[in-house]
Amino acid sequence: MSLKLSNQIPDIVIGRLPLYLRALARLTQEGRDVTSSHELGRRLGISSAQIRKDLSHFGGFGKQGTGYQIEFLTDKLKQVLQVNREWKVAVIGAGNLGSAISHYGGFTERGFRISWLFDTDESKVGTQIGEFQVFSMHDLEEIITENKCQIAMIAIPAEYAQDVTNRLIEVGVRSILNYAPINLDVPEDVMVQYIDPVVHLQHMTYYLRDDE
Amino acid sequence: MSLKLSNQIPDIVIGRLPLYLRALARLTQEGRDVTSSHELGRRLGISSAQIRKDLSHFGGFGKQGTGYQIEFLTDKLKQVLQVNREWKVAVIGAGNLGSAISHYGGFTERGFRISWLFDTDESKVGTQIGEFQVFSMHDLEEIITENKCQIAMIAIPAEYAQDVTNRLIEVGVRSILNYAPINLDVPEDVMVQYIDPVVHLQHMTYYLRDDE
DNA sequence: ATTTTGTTGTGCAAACTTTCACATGTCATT
DNA sequence: AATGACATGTGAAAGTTTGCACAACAAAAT
Repeated sequence: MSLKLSNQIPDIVIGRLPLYLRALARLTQEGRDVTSSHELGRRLGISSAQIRKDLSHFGGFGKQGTGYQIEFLTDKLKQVLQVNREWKVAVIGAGNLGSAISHYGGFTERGFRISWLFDTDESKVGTQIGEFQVFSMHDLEEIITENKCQIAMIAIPAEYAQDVTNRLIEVGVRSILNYAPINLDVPEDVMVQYIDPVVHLQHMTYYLRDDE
Repeated sequence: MSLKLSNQIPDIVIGRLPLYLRALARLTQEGRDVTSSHELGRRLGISSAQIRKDLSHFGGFGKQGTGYQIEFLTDKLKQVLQVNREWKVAVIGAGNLGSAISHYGGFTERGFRISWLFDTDESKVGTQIGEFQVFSMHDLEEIITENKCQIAMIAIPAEYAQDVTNRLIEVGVRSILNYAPINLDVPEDVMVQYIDPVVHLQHMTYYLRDDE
């Protein structure tokens, strides 16, 4: 069987696939050809059974007795996640964060190209940040629409995030990665993911107890 | 009842508390005094029942018929998460990312102070980035140990991340926020959280299908 | 006073997720 | 050829998480 996508696969499973892909990339880099659910599990801190069950949702990618061909599995997972192509991404906000994102070289080899960097600060507009020219927020709608861009990253202060989100959705953006520390209100067919380092830190401090 | 911490609370519950705290901060900013599980739920995209159940793990923070006093609930959650104090944090890597992190002003009001910025590049050592002096990686152990620093953020290339992690753990770090796109191997009593924007993007592209 | 509306905290049921355990298959070695 | 070591894929069991529904309570309106 090969690449079954029908009947609803749990979102929690989808969320783990990028981690598998990341581990597989690492193995490839190490010059390996074949791996097993046990090895992947050990590296990711996940049980081997879970990895096998996750992958089985999409058909049989492995070979009993042998394991998984790394290149083959990588291709299949990229196909499932639709990252066997290049998605153009708009970054909103050319401050420290937007600038750091733009300089990060790790996007292209994993399916994404930062294509536009927007800012309200007209003194920045037209200047170069990394490889990117900064565009004016006035041109947001036109550029996003014309290029059918569906993915955006929000790297501006929390207070402006909802307004910008509304504008993005209006012109067809359907996936938003939000770095602003605020929950966004979006329609059902738009997906938002959040990156807030403080949320992770606060989660961890719970366990920094000396007692018990 | 007030602040029950005994018998194991699910980690998934702990992980939501920072989100509640973030929503409560927003409400405070809007000048509100009281809120309800329904309002919080609406804002966070979580059911009201779940919020009530989560909070009930720590005792009764609300008042039947009335709701939750925002200031009171905020204090209690900060207490539970131990962020009613200031944690000193070391940032490893003074590149674009480490630099952006250091410039971000949102840490202190939520319980964290970036206190040291380390880099191997000796030409950066001693210079100022934002409010911070850059320290040499040679002094890592001494500084972390002397200051009993328990939290670090890793903002260096994947290939060096495991080695640095080992060094950090050796001198007492117990919470690591890893920005490098690689899984870290750590002992049971050390907690790692990951920030990898590409993982989020790849998760979302799965749903960017036109068909079905 | 009584009614109405709105809220929390919680026992229980439902839904979801993970793990177990094993039939089935592969391959290297004897 | 037969054996042993090691994998996958999966049905069933176990474990975890979420949602329902309601008693108990609060406050405002009638």
